[in-house]
Amino acid sequence: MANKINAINLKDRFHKLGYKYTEQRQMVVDVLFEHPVLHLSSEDICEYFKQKNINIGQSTVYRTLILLEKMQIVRSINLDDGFTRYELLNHDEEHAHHHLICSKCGSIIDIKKDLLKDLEKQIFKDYHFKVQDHCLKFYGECDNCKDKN
Amino acid sequence: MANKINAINLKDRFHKLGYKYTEQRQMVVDVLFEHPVLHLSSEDICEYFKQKNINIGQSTVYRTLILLEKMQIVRSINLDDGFTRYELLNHDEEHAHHHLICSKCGSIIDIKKDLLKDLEKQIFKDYHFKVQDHCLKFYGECDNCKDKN
DNA sequence: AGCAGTATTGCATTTCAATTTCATTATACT
DNA sequence: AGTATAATGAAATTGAAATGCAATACTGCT
Repeated sequence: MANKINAINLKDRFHKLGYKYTEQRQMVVDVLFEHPVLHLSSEDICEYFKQKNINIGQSTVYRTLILLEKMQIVRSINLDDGFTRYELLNHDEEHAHHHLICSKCGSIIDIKKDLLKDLEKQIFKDYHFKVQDHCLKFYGECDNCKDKN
Repeated sequence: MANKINAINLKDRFHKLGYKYTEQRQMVVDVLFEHPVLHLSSEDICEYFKQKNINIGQSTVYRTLILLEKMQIVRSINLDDGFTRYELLNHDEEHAHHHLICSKCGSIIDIKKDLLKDLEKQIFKDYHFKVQDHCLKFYGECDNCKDKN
């Protein structure tokens, strides 16, 4: 777990890359850590701060998320709702994990296990295309919604 | 091939659904049929008309694409370039096909074969999630770009 | 500790794809 | 052909994302 990101070594990481670990950046990171299951958008985070009467400009939140992505602390994902969403990058995972998106209730289920390794080998064989990352989403009906019919 | 969409039965399809088969809609469909390999955006199509001195409003193109999607003639896809792109829906394919996206040159390769059937069965077993459709993109280096190093 | 240089912040503004409005025009059915 | 209805397109609007810039805060240096 040497690679694990946490609040303890984040400051160092910022400094090593020449960035300042400001209060605002810290707070954005904190929100992400406090809600590891959610897939927060920039707007969500702004709204969260507003409700807690914390004053951080929306452009700061935007720029922080972009910075965090560059630092490989978060990954941006598109869950087809018109917002760029972010999730903490787990360094145990080599690639992006997958998402199940329920068409009925909109709930998102993360699949942490990489299910595509074999496919990527096959794609290299068939297309000589060297896969570096992937994005896999499944749309359908979740367990809860299935019962409601 | 009873299901195959073509210019011959398109008019009927519009009429059966209560839509008018206008010249503009016809031309949008024609552009899509003429470029089955490309993944045209609304803007691409508008640009194409402009270059041919064909006058069709951008909102008409937008609305036509949305209508064609509703009619299951096209599918909208997101290739992460900020544009909604469209491709003809092949009714031989049960699900969306996959895309290889080269990070170097931006070229897009379609994979028509459904590689996810087994995974979807497994997802139903593990998560009780009934997959209806999917979206799979691979990012990496295409055959051409690999040689250039 | 105080200073200087630089990075960051946040308000306001801009960008741009996408969508909507509404008066005009075209289509399909009788 | 006439009529009801749908479609068109120019222009305006929306909303997420990005940017400019003056004010502010942070860090390293003395």
